[in-house]
Amino acid sequence: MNLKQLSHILDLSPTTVSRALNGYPEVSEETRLRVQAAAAKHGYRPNARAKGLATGRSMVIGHVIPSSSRHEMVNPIFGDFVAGAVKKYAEHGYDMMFTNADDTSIEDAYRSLFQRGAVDGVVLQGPKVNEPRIEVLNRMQVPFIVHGRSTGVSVPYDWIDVNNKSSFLRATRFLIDLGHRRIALINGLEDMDFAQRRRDGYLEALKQAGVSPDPALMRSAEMTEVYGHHETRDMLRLDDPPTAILTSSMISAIGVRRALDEAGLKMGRDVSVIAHDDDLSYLKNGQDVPIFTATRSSVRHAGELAAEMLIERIRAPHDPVKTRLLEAELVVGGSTGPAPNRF
Amino acid sequence: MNLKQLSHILDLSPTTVSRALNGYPEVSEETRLRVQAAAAKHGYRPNARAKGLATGRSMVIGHVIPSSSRHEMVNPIFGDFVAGAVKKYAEHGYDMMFTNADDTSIEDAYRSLFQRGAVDGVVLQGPKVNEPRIEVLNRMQVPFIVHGRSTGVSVPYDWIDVNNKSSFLRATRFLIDLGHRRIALINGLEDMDFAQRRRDGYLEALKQAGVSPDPALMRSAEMTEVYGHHETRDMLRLDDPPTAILTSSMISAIGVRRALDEAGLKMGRDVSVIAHDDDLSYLKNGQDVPIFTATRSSVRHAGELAAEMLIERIRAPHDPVKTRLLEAELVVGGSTGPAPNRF
DNA sequence: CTCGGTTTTCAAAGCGCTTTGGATGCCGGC
DNA sequence: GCCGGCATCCAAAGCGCTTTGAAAACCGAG
Repeated sequence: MNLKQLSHILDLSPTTVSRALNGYPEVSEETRLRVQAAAAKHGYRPNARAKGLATGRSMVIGHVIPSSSRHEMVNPIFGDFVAGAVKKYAEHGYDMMFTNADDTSIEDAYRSLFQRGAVDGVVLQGPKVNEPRIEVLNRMQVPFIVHGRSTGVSVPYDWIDVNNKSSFLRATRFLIDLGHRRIALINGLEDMDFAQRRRDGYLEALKQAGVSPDPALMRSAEMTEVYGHHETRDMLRLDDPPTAILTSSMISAIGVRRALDEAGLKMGRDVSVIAHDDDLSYLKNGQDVPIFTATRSSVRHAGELAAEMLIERIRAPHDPVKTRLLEAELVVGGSTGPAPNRF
Repeated sequence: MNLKQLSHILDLSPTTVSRALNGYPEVSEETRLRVQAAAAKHGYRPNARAKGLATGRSMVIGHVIPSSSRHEMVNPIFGDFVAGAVKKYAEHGYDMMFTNADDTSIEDAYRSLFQRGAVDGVVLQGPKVNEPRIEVLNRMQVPFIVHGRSTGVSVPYDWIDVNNKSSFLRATRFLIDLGHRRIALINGLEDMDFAQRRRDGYLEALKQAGVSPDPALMRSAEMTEVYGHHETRDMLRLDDPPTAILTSSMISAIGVRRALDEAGLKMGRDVSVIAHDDDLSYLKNGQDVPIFTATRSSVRHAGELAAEMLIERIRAPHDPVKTRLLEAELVVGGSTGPAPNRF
């Protein structure tokens, strides 16, 4: 069933039917109702491709999944962010499209997505330091939003981010206040912008307290469970092991916990742990009492906000740049306690 | 840059340029090269909407995300499945599209996706028992594949699934062979087809061993960490607590482990645990030695296979129905051991 | 040279929608 | 009785591509 057929049934012109369905004023209320009834009855759905071709808009927003962020992995954070975004997209009549691209052609992927006219805007996830994609998108004039920021990029761009530096500064200070001095940081991949900011916060807190950082206590890699376990086990074998561990994700915090268990150490008593908690639906930080002391910020909520900001940008391409900085909340759970007395 | 402009630059007709780029034989090799060079030079990308309108194909495959599978949650399994699928889509020139739908309008969402011409086929994830969407899709004549199966659906359909029943039968038998009799099952949502099949396998193994099932040991809900923790803690308070626990996901297994730790019980010695492991990228079941004894089947691999099967179906809509049953592997880790002597 | 058969190219129609620029009919005011 | 203004409706063009049917160019055989 297409427009032509429907208009023929109604004995109206395609013009009128189109206008009736799209809410234009130059059609009488009576015919509008008649048209809507017929459309519903025959299950008419305007062809998205034809509509897109005629309007120049696709009502689709694109995301690019790097086929391998190192080891062909998919971050579970991704799922919650996307769930938040897609919900808002739906509210505004947008669909969401994914393209896959290997790391080398990731810029190409964005370019093709937009220049083919497949999408009206794109979301850039997981920016690195000096992220080259930002300038590419900027030059292409495609509406986009960055989830995160990128140190070193000079062009202006819309972004939404959590205050990584201040939240890790605060978490580190919290541990210092508890008397900890040997504080480890199990961070994300080094070239990720968020990882650097978190490290900056961590280092600044140490500096303010006059504690000199120990490279042996600073680790970075993709934040899996196995990674959290491995690094923790490794650091516990040091002559002067950490009494507290700061980790960039709940998933690796679970690995940290496992390593502590294996070593017969009690979390919160022998070793304190603070995690960054993205408030994932399937991995809540406990029910009423938090399992981990954590810096918490819902990535799902970030997804919703990102979607809204992008849709605004699509509507008003020449508005001034918009940015949004979310503050993470510090929730105190049972995984932290005073530094153990080592004498 | 569009076809018309490009053809004008080349002093050729749009017809010829189109044919040159799409590999038709009725164009001389010389002009083909000339066209390809010019296209590359000017960064020409055929407009996807126009192409789709002309060809009747959109080269997009649709997935529907229920906006709330109960509590607005997003399963991390989703991420890995999608990553597998999108990779194969890309290899065949397809993009992936997501639409969001609340539980009531989920059929509508599929219908609209396809009838609008937005996608060439769809993937149905997380089928329930007597899944109504299958018949809807079947009636609509849309190419689709089901990840999982649906007991009670009579129409034929393509599916790919893991052998849930036999793998849980095997896991349960493994526990029985270790001397366990009080075996708990922490399962997924009751109306999900996979959950029923797993329960069937579990029950059959008990029956074969002459153990009568205890309803107090059978739990079902959405498989979060908190859920695994909650149910385990609850069951440990029973007069006759379980000596072994079977759980439907690694995530809830982590919760199980946490509850055991809190109760001062050692996993594998005091209580045995077997999990179903979807081999998630970010939540590997240990490195060399598995953390949990588990029934393992890569959901990412399932995503790849599903994508291939769907693309075949799109190409040959009238081929006989294709199905694929994957066998889960039983990997033995440190989480299981002989039933403790309770005398 | 001519002619049938290839090879190569092209003009035009069509995909299903929106939108511009009328056309039509109806109203009250002069 | 005529006319401007308003409310409705419509024909046709156009979005950027593919594809059909036909024309042009070229070829070697006769």
